[in-house]
Amino acid sequence: MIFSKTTEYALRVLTYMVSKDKGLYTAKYLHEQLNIPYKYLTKLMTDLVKSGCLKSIQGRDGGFMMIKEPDKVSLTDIVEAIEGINGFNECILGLPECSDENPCAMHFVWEKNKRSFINTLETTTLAELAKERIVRF
Amino acid sequence: MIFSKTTEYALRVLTYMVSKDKGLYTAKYLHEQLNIPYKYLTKLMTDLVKSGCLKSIQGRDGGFMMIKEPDKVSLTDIVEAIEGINGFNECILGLPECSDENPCAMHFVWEKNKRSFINTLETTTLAELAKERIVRF
DNA sequence: ATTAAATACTACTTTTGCATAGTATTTAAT
DNA sequence: ATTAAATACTATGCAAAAGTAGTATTTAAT
Repeated sequence: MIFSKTTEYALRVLTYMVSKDKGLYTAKYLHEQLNIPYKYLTKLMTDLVKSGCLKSIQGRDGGFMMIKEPDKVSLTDIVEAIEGINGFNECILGLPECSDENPCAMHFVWEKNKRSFINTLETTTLAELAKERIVRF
Repeated sequence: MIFSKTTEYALRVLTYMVSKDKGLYTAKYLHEQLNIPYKYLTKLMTDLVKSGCLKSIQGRDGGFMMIKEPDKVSLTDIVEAIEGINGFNECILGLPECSDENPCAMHFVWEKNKRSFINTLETTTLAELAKERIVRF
């Protein structure tokens, strides 16, 4: 598994919200649509609110809505908000120090993959995901 | 983190053994060289023995030695033996079914990265890692 | 005002990966 | 035979991630 389960949930929720464009979504509704455990989801949603791309509306008829423009939210932003992006930048063998000058055995072999992976996360926005021919969430 | 810590350990042990070419290595020695917890390492080593690229010699003056040719052991083999390769092949959003015909929102965005990642693991062998100008383990 | 439906908060439980500890077994050297 | 040094096995502890439960708070509708 590349991302943590929680990050997977976050990505699914946000791509869903952006591609539907329904304005306000309740946790109950998202839970039903996406099969994410309800209680776990509500906690995740408040975390996402704190990260700034959503806002919550409390009380009856409340819910969650996007406040950032979808083309301003990169996958890095989301991953960073949940599990942090650091783990993907670190040495693939887990060495504390690893660089071109001071490489581990896999450093140069892995470098190209790492760059393209990070690059994908940085350059892909929610808006682009919403343009894909998405069949399933 | 891409690989589990255990997989990181396995990769470090095997690249170390191959690049030194010392024949027989005790768990104690590897533990000292690589700073991997001794007891955890011994368990890992017996798992690697079961996977077939190492053999163990029990008793006094025993240890572990490679039995497969380094150029016949791909990174996939190692990852597969420890944590399985499946997690890297699965849907990046964690959906049970996800394919070109039935894609998740990130399917096509992720596809290229996934292929090149898996390809690197499949085509890179221990022999190639040993040829790198390795400074550290 | 009361109620119902929503989010927010706090605490607990379960599962998993990582690590440690102790013991058993094997085998070469003496 | 005994000892020492190695691997093999089994059980336990620990911490983080994932999931569950209950309660508090907010707010629109009535």
